[in-house]
Amino acid sequence: MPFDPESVAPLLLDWYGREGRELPWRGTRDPYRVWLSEIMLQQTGVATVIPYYQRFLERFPTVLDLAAAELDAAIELWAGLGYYSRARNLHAAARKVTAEHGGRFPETLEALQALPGVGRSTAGAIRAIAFDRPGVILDGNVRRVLCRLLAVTDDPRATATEKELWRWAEALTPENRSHDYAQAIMDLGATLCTPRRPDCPRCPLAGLCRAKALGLEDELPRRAARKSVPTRMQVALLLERDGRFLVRQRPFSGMLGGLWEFPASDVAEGQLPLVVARRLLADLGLAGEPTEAGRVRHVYSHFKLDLRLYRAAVTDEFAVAEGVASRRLTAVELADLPLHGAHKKVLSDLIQSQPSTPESRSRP
DNA sequence: AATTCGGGGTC
DNA sequence: GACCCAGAATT
Repeated sequence: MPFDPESVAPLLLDWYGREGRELPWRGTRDPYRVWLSEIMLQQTGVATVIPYYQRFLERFPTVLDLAAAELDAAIELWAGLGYYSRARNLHAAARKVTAEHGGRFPETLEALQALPGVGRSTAGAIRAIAFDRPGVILDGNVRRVLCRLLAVTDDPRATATEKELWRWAEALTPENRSHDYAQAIMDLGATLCTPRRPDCPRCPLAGLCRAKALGLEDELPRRAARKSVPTRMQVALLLERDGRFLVRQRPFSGMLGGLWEFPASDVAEGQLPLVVARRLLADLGLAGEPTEAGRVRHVYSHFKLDLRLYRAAVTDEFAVAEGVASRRLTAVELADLPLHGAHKKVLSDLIQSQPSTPESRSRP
C-alpha cells in the first residue's frame, strides 16, 4: 500500500472547507433535493443542470408533488437534458417512495439502490450527502482522482480495474463527515484533478499522488480508444395545413422516450430518402409529393443522425396510428412542446421561414 | 462484457 | 473532430 488510506480524508476535508464550491443543491440535506440533483448530474455537467434543477423544484417542490404528477409533466421539464430514461425512472422512483416508504426516502443502501435510476454510486452519494452516513461513490470524478492518486495505468472502465477502484474508494471513505467527504472528492475531480491539465500545485493530495510522483498526471486515466460512431439517415415530414404542423409523441420506452417529433422514419442503407418520405406520407393516409426542405445533423452518444427534411402541403385528414398521441400546432406553439434536439433544430428554421417557403433551407 | 441511452462544454 | 461529464439499465 503506497500510503495510509486514512490520511486522505482529512486532507480532502480541510481543502473542501476552504475551496469547496457553492452549488444550488448544497446547503440542503433534503433527500428529495439530493436525489434529484444526483440523477440530473449523471453524465451531465453542473452548468447544464442548474437551470433544470431550479425549474424542476419550482414545479415539484416535494417528492409527493412529483409522484402525483403525470409522467408527461416530468418529461416536459426534462426536455433538452438528455438521457430521458432518467426522467422516466425519476417519476417511477417518486411513486415508489410515496407508495412503499410513505413519502420518506429510505436510508439504507439496499433500499436506495432499489429505486429506479439509482445505482451503486448514486445510492452511496445520497446516503452520504442526505443522511451523513458513509456512502461510497465511484463516478467520473472519483475514478479519475483514484487513477492518478494510485497510478492505475489500466483502462479504468475494464471490469477488473473497476473492481479495484471500488475497493480503493471504500478504503478511502471515512466513517465520519460523510456529507462533506462525498462532495469533497467530487469537487477535487471537478475543479483541480481535471481531465486535462490537472492543477497539482493547488491539490491537497499532491504529496500522496503516485501519478505525480511518476510524472504521469497528464496521462492518467488511460482510457481505451472509443469506437467510431456510425451515421444513420432519417427523413422527417413537415406536414402543413392551415399553418399547423403534424407532430407525434414517441413511445415512452426507448430512445428519446415521451418526446415529440415531426413524423419521421429511418432510411436504410442504399435507400433513397425521397422514397422513404413518400412511403411515410402514404402511411399517414395522405396524398401529395414531398419536396426537399433542408437537412439537419445531430450527434448522439452512439450514432450520428443525418436528418433529411421534406415538406408537403396537405389538405386531407391525418391518419395517425392507434395509440399514438398527435397534435397539429403552429411553429410558435411547437416552441413550447418538448421536442427532442434534432427536431428542435428544425423548428428554428421553421420559425425563420414563416410563412412556409418551398425552397431549401439547408444549413451550412 | 458490451451496448444503449443526449446534449452541451471544451480544447 | 474527440473527449468528458455527480452512470444506470439492458442484453
